[in-house]
Amino acid sequence: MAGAVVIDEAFFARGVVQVARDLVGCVVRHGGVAGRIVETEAYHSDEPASHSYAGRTARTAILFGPPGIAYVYRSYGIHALLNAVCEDEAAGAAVLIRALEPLEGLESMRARRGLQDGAALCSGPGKLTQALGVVLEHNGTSLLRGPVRIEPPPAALAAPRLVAGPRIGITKATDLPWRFSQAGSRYVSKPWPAGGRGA
DNA sequence: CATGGGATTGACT
DNA sequence: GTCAATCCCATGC
Repeated sequence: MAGAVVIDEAFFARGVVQVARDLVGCVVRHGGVAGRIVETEAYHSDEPASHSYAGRTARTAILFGPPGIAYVYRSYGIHALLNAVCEDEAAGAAVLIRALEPLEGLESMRARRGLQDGAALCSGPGKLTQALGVVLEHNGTSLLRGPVRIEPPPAALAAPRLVAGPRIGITKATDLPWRFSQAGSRYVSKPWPAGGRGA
């Protein structure tokens, strides 16, 4: 594992859980605004929590497309959530980007969010899209070429230590440990239970 | 065609 | 801790 991580279509074409793990530490950039991914979740059409579970529809067509594409959808009528499509066109798989550590363009983030506190700028899937200016119109655009891009982890930053656990905010398949985050990060959407205590 | 629910957030008690 | 906001779309009759 000596070579640098390369983010290309093959990176996203691998198993969605592996991609979810490897995306922690990568950077999401939209113009001059960027943040380091500290939390992700994996979704696959084989399990009922995924939008693609019911099969290919107008809404989920993007999920059944090529990997490396952004799937952006509206949640609870108000929030835009950002996903990266993974695996092949039959998988209906994607990684939800749940939280970022702000790196660049903090002033733009604060202006869009109407907040000052850095830890709260991107600590949730709806928050980070607002902070980055990601909107529904980015649905179907390439995460490799932009306008919204995913970049390899900065060489200056150490590889994060991962924590895995059940996904958040879903009512089905809650047993799958498909949520991944950077251990100890204060930028995650929800803190992890300490010492294996229940939430 | 009517209805219900959701991968959330923020404000309020 | 509780709860409303607000829109897309899957499901059911």
